[in-house]
Amino acid sequence: MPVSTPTAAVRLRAVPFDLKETFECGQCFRWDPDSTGGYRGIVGRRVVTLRQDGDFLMAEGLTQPEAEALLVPYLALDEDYAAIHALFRENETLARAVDYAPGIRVLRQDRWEALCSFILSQNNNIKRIKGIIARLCESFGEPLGGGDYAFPGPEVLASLSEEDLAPLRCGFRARYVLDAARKVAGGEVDLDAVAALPTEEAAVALQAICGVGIKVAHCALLYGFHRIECLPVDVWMRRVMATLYPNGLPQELLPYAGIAQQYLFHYSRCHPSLFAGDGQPAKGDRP
DNA sequence: CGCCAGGTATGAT
DNA sequence: ATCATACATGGC
Repeated sequence: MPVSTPTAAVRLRAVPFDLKETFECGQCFRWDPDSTGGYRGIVGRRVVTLRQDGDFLMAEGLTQPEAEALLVPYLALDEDYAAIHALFRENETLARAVDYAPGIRVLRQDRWEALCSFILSQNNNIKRIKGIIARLCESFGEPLGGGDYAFPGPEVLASLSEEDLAPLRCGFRARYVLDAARKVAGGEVDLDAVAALPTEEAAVALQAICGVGIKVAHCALLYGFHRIECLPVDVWMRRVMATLYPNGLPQELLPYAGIAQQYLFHYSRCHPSLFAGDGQPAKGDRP
């Protein structure tokens, strides 16, 4: 009998952690619930199904050593969320957001996938972003079997035309994706070099790509480079900041602003009425 | 129908 | 430097 059979239990201790909260809080676009309470997604070239069992995550599709090597960093299981929660709970507002979804963890996603995904996210909604990314992977990603596909690399997309991307129905963002792919594949924007830069210089470097402004740059850095001090400000976070933090986040939270943002973003999206009248004019408001 | 969505590039003050 | 507008697409 082999030490590890395909059905052997592959377990990872994960506390605090919640699959739904982590995969449906708006940070990633390629995880979906299956029919048995688990979540199925793609990590790199691996198709993974995760189930929660108390303090443990059960992983299908990987051996125990593979799960340790791949999922511990990806799921940020090496990060001390108990300490982060303790810090966050000292702030009354943030405490409410943490208590609402304490199982959120900010993932360490692939750099290029995060960059490309958040280019596609601009002026768009999460449901449609997921559809566009699914079509992108099906159309141009490497088949992984079982109807799953890897996220296409920049070198694959770099040789395509806007017409080639038409079936994605990503609208004006097609041009931006191609510019990103060409600059990354060509080395004009070197993601390894970006990873070595101080955070604000890294953001400036990413903004050399057409379609990458400060918000997309911060999302790429937070989710793809795990720069957890990055605070992406979108329409939801603009309302949160205006309503709850008119003077900005407290200093002691700044090193973890990106993680704080994730709890606040999710909380605000699930309680839209709390932020309806924020005083800050929305995009379409008339004076 | 009009408004909105994890914004940004562009051109006018 | 700051500000308004266009931009594709689809859900509501």
